[in-house]
This record gives sequence, structure tokens and C-alpha cells, in this order.
Amino acid sequence: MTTAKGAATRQRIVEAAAAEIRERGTLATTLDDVCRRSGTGKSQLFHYFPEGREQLLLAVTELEARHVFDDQQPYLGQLASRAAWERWRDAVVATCRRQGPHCPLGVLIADVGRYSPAARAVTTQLVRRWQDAVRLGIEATQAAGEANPALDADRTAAAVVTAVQGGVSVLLSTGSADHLEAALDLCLDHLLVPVQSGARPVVPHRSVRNE
Amino acid sequence: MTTAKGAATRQRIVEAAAAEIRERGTLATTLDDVCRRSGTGKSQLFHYFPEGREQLLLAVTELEARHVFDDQQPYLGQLASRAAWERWRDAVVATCRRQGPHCPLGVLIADVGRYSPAARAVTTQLVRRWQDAVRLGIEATQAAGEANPALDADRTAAAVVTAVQGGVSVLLSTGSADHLEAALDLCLDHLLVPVQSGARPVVPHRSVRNE
DNA sequence: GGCAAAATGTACCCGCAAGTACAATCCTGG
DNA sequence: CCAGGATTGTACTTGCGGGTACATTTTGCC
Repeated sequence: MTTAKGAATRQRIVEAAAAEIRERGTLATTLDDVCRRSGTGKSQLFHYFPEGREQLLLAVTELEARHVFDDQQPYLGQLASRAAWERWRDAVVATCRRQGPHCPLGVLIADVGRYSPAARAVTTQLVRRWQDAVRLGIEATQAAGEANPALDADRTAAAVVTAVQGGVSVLLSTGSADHLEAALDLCLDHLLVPVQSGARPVVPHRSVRNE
Repeated sequence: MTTAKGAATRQRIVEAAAAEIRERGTLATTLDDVCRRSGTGKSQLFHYFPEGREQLLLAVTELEARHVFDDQQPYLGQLASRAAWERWRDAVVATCRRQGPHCPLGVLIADVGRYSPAARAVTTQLVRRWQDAVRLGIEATQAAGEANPALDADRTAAAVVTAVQGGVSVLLSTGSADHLEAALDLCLDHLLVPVQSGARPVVPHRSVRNE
């Protein structure tokens, strides 16, 4: 019913929409913009998304959610030591800092995914899967003796995910990823046992002030 | 140049707009909605906001920012003991839980305040003032010997503010304030010294799973 | 009271972007 | 090859919402 060429076109449309939304926001993105960018016409767009804009936005939401999760996956699967946690933190911060306000994660949370219940469901599911992955990491790290064993893994995972979301929110408002970094650092400091046994869990390496 | 009656009308308009936006979002709120709700006409609206929608949105942003900050102020000024921190945390969580997705803070961060640089500046300033207040609380608590004195107060304040923002973000997506609570608890556990001196800083009081 | 300025009511305009109609082409299986 | 569905191009309709024009009333002030 749908040929390979058609599928390719459909994908071009979704990707063009995603790019446009990353750059200018859902609000400001029009179907004509998407058509222009994808080199197609409205007829194709409505051919592949009969329900129109809503349906396209949902597809974009799903694409971005998959995108975000796949980006994290290689790190999330490895979380079992202090070094791994720090690598993950650095990766998250670096990605967000580099992409700034066009970070797919941020766009997903704060922009797309707020315009329909279906899209919200997608982001909710992303949060849940993400939290599950973090929880597994925490449990593995506890098993390895590098994390405070008394912490509730799932609740702590919830806090970590929340920290990332908050950092991204601030990033979108202020353009600075410093808050993201501070929040993640606090979580890690709390989660991981001190490097030198016997020492207090205290690691203030950087200082942050918002401008 | 503007009489008392006029000022009252202007205020009615802003408040109607704020209410409408809380209930249905910035995107879905039209000027006609605002007029209907405030019992005015477009002529008044453009009389008091000559630059139109943008200007009205900015006024709403400022109103909500003031609203949020004033709500916190009584608690923020008192932060110097574990009990005070817990009161504040409970207040924040309870407010957000009660108001759900219509929480002014959430609307402010994730919805309004994203549609113009001016509005973003307002939210940025709110974040900064808020963080400053939290920082003062941390310093006071450290001075009182109830907070870990080795923590960088400003950086920790940044993390706390970020946690709230993240919690609100999740609230808006999932409708649950559990993440907010988990994130704040983690911050407090990390910040405050253990109740019994000598014990490890470990306090998993509740458990959270997202549905 | 009366007059200017402020406040308000009514009716309109206009552009934009979503969505539609339909014709033209391409591609694939038989 | 060729029929018929998949794909695409072009031109249109339409509704909505921001914004404007202008008439009318109300208010503050001398």
C-alpha cells in the first residue's frame, strides 16, 4: 500500500518538521515551512498524514523521543562505577551545551509533547523508560559498592531524571547549561560513595553564578 | 493620563489572560477569549496594550513571576534549620500538587516566557532572584550548623532551583508531583547534616514509581 | 454645566496557515 | 506494455484571530 519511495518521502517530511521545530519552535513552524524544507508539497504531507498537523507533530514527538533515548543508551547501559557516571554526566552536559536551545530533549519536553494528550503520553513514556534505565544503573553501582547502598534506587533515579529536565528547562530560559551541571553534580555527589573511604562526601569542584 | 477605573480594567484584562493561559495554555488563548472573560472588548485591550498580544503576554509573565516569588517569600526568608527546609519543601510540593498542571510556576517556565525574549528575561530574572534567596538560606543553615559546611552555597542553590524546575516539568507532562518531591528530598538529604550526629546521611522515607 | 480626555462599544479588515480538489505523473505487477 | 494504484504538483477555499477605524459614552475638572 505504501512503496519505498513513499516511505522515504514520509521520513523526509518528519525530519524536516523536526528540524524546523528545533530551530524555531512548534508554534512558529508552519506546514508550508515543512514542505519547503523537505522539498515536497502539501499534497504529500496530507497524503502521509491524513489527520494533518496533529498527526505530524505526534510523529515528530516520537522521533525525538527515540532520538533522545538512543543517544543516552550507550552510556546508560554502562552505569556501574563512578567513572561511568561521570562520563554520562559529561556527555549529557556537553550535548546540551553544544546544542543549546535546539537540544531535542529540551524541545521535546518543553515544546512538542505539550500540544496533545497523545504527544504527552510519548514524553511520559520516555521519562519512565529513562528512569528505569537510571535505576538499573544505580542498582548496579550499589552492587559494585560504589554507591550509597541505603538509597532507594527508584526514587533516586526519579530525582536524577528530574534534575536533567530541570537543567534543560533552565537552559531553554537562560541559554546556560550551568544549572544542569550543578544539579547533576549534586545528584552524583549524593549517590556515589566518597573516593577516599572515611572522608565526608564533599566535592565542590566548580562555582556557578547565573549572570 | 490613566484613571483609576482604567487601571482596574487593565488589571482585569491581565488577570483574565493569566487565568485563561493557566487553563488552556498560551497557544490556545486568543484575545477574544481574554475579552470575553474579562468582560471587555478589543478596544480596551488595545487601548491598554497598544503593542497587542506580545505586550499582554509580557504583562502576564510579570504577574505570574511576582506571584510565584511572593508565594515562596515567607518560607524562603526563614530557611535556617532542617525544620524550615522541610516546611518549604512541603509547601512547594503541596502547592504544585494542588494546582496540578495549572501551577503558575509551571505555566511560567514552560509556556509563557518562551514566546519572546522579553518574557524570557523575566523568567531568567526570577530564577536568579530565587536562587539568591535559596543561597542565603543555605548559608544561614550552614552558619547554624545544620547544613554541610563544605558545600558551595551558590552552586547548591542552583541545583535546588533546578530540581524544582525539573519537578514542575515532569508535573506538566505526567500530572504527578512525585518527581518534584523525590528531587527536592534528594537535595535536602544532601544539604542537611544527619539528624543524629555520627550517622551516615541516609534518609529514604518514601518510595516512588511513576505509573 | 460643559469640555476635553479617557474609556468603551461595534463593526470591520486582512493575512496567514490549515486543509481541499483535482489533475497529472510515476511506478509496479502481471 | 498497460492498468491501476501510489505519488506528486498546482491552485484553490476557508476560518480564525490579531489588529484597526471610528462612533459613543463616561469621567474628571474648572
